[in-house]
Amino acid sequence: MKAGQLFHQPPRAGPGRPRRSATGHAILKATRELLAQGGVHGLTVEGVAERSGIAKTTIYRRWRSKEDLALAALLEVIREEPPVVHTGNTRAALTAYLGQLIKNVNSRLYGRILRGLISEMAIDRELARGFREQVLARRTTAIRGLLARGIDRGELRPDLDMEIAVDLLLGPIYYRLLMSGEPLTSGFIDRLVRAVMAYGQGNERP
Amino acid sequence: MKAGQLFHQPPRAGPGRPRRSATGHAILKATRELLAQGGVHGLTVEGVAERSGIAKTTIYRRWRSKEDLALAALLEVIREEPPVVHTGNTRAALTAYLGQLIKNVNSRLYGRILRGLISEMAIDRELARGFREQVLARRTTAIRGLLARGIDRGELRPDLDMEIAVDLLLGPIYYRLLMSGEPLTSGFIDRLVRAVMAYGQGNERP
DNA sequence: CTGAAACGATACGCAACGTTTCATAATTAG
DNA sequence: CTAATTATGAAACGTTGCGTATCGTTTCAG
Repeated sequence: MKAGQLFHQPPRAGPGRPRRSATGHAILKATRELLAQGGVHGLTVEGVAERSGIAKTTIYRRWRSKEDLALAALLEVIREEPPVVHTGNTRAALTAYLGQLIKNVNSRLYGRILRGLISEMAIDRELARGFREQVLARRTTAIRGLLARGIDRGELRPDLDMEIAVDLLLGPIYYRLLMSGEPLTSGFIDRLVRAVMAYGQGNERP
Repeated sequence: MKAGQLFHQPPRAGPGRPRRSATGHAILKATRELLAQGGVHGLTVEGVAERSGIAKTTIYRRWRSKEDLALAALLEVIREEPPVVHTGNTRAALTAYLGQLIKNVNSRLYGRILRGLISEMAIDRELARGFREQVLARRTTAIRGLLARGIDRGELRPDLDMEIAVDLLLGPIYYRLLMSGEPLTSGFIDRLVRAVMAYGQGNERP
């Protein structure tokens, strides 16, 4: 499992037979379906080949490994996420954003992909980098944007420790998803945002 | 991967040759060493057998699967954790406790075992139950105890949302460990505890 | 001594990874 | 049109590692 490109070989422009775009779509569709059933554990490249009707060799020409394939499928799911809405007060905006987030996270597909990827990220640095840049960074910047707006509007104090605030908002969500198994409800998001807002408003006492 | 006991067969008292206790120790020692090198991914039962000098069949007579073995090794590590110290003010006590925690979490062994287990917990409910009861519950009750003492001493308000407070303290730690990859330093713990204390002291504004 | 259980050695069946090889199809350059 | 170039498919292969089965040996209780 060496570091390298997530794509084994990017499609080229030169001469020769071009790649059928439908091929990649069919592969990812079958991947999503299998992932939704059994997670990365239940995902097999041979299963994807059978289900999609694409030869196994073709799959390996496009993705290095099973895990890269799973990440690609995850990225497709995430790409459909709605944009951040900067409306209403900060608490409402954060609640709305995280509420959207847990909708995704709660879906069987997302959760199972995530769990499987985490174990591989420990080994495959390239995979970890791809995940952080393309999945986590999106959420982090979204939240930072909402918090910065809160500071501008005077709803949060200017010396807020933003890095911690982001960790406080995302950490518990993934903690529940991956470890404690407690449900991720909208009520939980309410309480979570309420807590972080209380921290972000108050003046710290020694 | 069916639900069942973590131990395939508990040692019995009746007649017959008794189990050598050294056998179990040798297995777990080799397991720890292999886990520290390559995580659950790099752990193979055959590798454990070779390294420990115990036959593979004997290993399978004591543990159901590779993952059970990894969990058993993790539990041994955790068993050595120091007890919670209820001394000083609540902030100091929390900081000390979480500081101890990240010492463990930061060790290669712990982190790698954890990552590997998480992906399996999605499939193996028995494993998930064992992990939550024997690992998470210990931390949760410790923190709840410290928080309750903080309320008693008037350092935290009585209507504190304790469930959220626990999530706020543990969530970011595991989030950094498993996902963002940001370092778990004592400075980070300071800021984290500071934030949660600020939340727990302040009166919420609407 | 006898039965019961633990242990070791070996072999097995099986799933799935990732690779190799070769034939064929599709496209561009000249 | 032809040749070079690339994508795809089909099939087979080598390898790893899981978990199981079998059988002989060892160690204990009664």
